[in-house]
Amino acid sequence: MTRALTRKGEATRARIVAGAAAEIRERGVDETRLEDVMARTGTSKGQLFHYFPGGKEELLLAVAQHEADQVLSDQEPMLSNLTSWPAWLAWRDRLIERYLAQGVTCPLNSLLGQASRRGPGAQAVVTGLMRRWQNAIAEGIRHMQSTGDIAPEVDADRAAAALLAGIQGGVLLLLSTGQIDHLEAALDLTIDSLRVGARTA
Amino acid sequence: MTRALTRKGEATRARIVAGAAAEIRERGVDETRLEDVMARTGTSKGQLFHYFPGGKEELLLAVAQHEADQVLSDQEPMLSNLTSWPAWLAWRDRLIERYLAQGVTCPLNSLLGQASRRGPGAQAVVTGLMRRWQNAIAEGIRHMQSTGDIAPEVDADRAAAALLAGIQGGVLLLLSTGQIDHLEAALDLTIDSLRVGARTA
DNA sequence: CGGCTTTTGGACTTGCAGGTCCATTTTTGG
DNA sequence: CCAAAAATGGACCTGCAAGTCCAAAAGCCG
Repeated sequence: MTRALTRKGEATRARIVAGAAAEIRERGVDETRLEDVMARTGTSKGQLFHYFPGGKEELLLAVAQHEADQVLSDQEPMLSNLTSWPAWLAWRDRLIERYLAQGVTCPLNSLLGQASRRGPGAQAVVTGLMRRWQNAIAEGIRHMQSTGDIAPEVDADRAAAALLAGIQGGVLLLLSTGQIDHLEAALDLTIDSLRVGARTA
Repeated sequence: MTRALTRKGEATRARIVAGAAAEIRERGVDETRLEDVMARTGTSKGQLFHYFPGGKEELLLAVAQHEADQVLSDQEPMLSNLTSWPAWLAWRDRLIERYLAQGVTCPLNSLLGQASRRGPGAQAVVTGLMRRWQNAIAEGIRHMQSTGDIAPEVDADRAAAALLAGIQGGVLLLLSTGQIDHLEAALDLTIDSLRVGARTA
């Protein structure tokens, strides 16, 4: 049931997902028609519904998954190596740089606010992304605690939750107002507050 | 050109905006049809286009404006009176309570991520909302600095930007994952960090 | 090679939601 | 009370985009 794709089929499917993702990044979800995807990827309607029998919804879900993975891997290897203050700054810089570069073109901007409405599948994708993201941050905090660079009283998960919220809000404000100030302020001030009272070891 | 609405007309127009706002809150923007608004508000298609010649887009803009104002007035009188730590906590509690109550039902969730795509009008509405919001917070910080409750070295605007980002991100995460933890953590930790090094006066 | 499955192309159907139009009723102002 | 303006109701039009269908081409495997 699941195995019925030849190598060529696999390639075509991937091309559709990538093309749809690009199209959505450029024009937004609700401005993207199946026809646009077909044109960009050089495919036909028959192919779209062959690889995504559930139609647009199923395609959108695949794109969301694809983009969610991208968001995290774009932060590597920094995100998984928050083991010193310079490493934290490097991660911070990467985030700023990346979002500044892509500007309004956020892969899942339209997904975030409407995840709950787009059905349980989309919700799961977003929730999973956020969970992995927050876990990586918390892991970094715990490592810094083990080296005495962050006070042991800090609740790593709670601090990670706050930092993640700051990032998401910063990006949201970048998307809506075009200013990156909020993202910078949130990152810098939150990270700074982690340094306070360090060096206890 | 602008004056051509009788009292009755004014009332009908307001009813349409309020009804559309409610419908959008419940079902989301792209799931809301003009017909739904008509049914809910007991109006006809003729009326809709009479009061909003620009069609759906113009109506949406009016709704956005309406909801943006609502967001701020819902935080009053706390937001304009951040003059003591208990006042800050009261404001914090109001935010939590409010967003917890409305859950997934955020009036402009779908607007935020797509403001730039919905045209300059929507962008202006969102930008204006955020600017007013951030200003009110910064005002509160400055007042606390004047009473010596917050250290004078703190950059009020920058801190307000970070706090606002935390709030927006917290709400976003509430909407996408259903958990209010992020909003709580962002509010509490950011406000706490403002208290550090206070009492200098 | 030869039958099978997968892949592909694209014409066609369909439903629907936004928008147009005009006839009718109500309100306004003198 | 009457004309003009505003408010209302609802039938109708139209375009579009998702989804269906099938027939033809290309690949796979004995």
